Amino acid sequence: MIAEAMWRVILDKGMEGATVRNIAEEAGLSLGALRHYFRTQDDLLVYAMTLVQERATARIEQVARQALPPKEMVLAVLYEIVPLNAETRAEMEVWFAFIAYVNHRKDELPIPDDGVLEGVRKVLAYLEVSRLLSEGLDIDLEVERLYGLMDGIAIHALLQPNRLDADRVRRTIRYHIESICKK
Amino acid sequence: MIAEAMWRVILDKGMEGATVRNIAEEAGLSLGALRHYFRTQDDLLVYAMTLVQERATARIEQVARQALPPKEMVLAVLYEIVPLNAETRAEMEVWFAFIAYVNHRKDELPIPDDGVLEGVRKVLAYLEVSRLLSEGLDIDLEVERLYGLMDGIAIHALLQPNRLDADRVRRTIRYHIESICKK
DNA sequence: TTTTATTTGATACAGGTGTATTGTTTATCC
DNA sequence: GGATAAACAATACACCTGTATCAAATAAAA
Repeated sequence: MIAEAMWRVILDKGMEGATVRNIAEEAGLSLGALRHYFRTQDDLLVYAMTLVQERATARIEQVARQALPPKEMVLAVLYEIVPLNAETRAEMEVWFAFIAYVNHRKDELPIPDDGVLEGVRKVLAYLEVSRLLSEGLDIDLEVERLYGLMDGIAIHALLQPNRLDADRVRRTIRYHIESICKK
Repeated sequence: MIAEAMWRVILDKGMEGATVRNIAEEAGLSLGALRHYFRTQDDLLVYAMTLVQERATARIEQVARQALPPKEMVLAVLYEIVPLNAETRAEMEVWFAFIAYVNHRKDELPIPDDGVLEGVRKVLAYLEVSRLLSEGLDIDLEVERLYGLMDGIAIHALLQPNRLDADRVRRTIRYHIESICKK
């Protein structure tokens, strides 16, 4: 609840606007009440960040549990990693702000893992055991490549939504997956 | 000179630490002197941001002018886009901080273009006229894919330098280029 | 050298910042 | 019921923020 308030403030005013007073007001609390739950601003930050990550992970795992043909399931999972609708878009926007902020405070704050790298590993392993992958691929580099592609597309879709719309995002991802699968 | 001071402050204390006082001190100026050159903080921000972009562009264009075999030249250019040494790493770190900050002030501040998309277009067009590209590629989607890959790898190299070192970055990029070129 | 413009410095202002303190309300338990 | 603890609110503190003001120093031009 308080974390959601922090997300809304970040979406609205950015990281600079994410002050304890703004967050308290957005959550309908007084300064003292907010402080009762989070003794310091960093505590709140870490909590809100963890929650974004958990929410995204839960969403992706739910998609992964759907009964679909292998390639379709893989694509469905990859589509969840990237901002294709208002919800995932907001999520990614907040996540991006968090990462950028936490990046220059590595010593004090933990840099959380978004789990995308591990997800990409599983996805490629699944295509492999399904005998869908082309022969002669370097799986290790394929992981690195898909991982980079996914986060790159995610950021581009976030920063340039007009140029890179949802359909173009899907086509690019599908194009890449097709390129590493048997004809 | 003042812009460089701002970069150093951002590298050291992040965007939150990039206050007019910190920047003035780093530049060896008084508050009034700094204000004489930049009436407002946003003016300084836009100036410093433009300078990073121009510096990176100049560096990349210089590499592109080298006389090298087509594929080697293409790789050399792509390597410049990504943080592989301390200099380009610092540059990218500052750029990342700028973009994240400016992202939630779209209405007030201009979001500068880093020129990577245009560079990727040129690079692929060059491979095409050099008759190095495989047959049957969708050039439009290949641009989107390489564009995403480059920025994705750049961010990963920035945020996870231990896992993704310079050699692994080069191998991944080379692997991708080889995958779209004739055998 | 005197006049003009540029550059610099010190200080002030109004407002925002995270955190601390202290008290009051509300709920929970025996 | 009364006691104990949790939840909340108001206020205060010391500090930092961007910007403005105004005077002094330096340089350039006449």
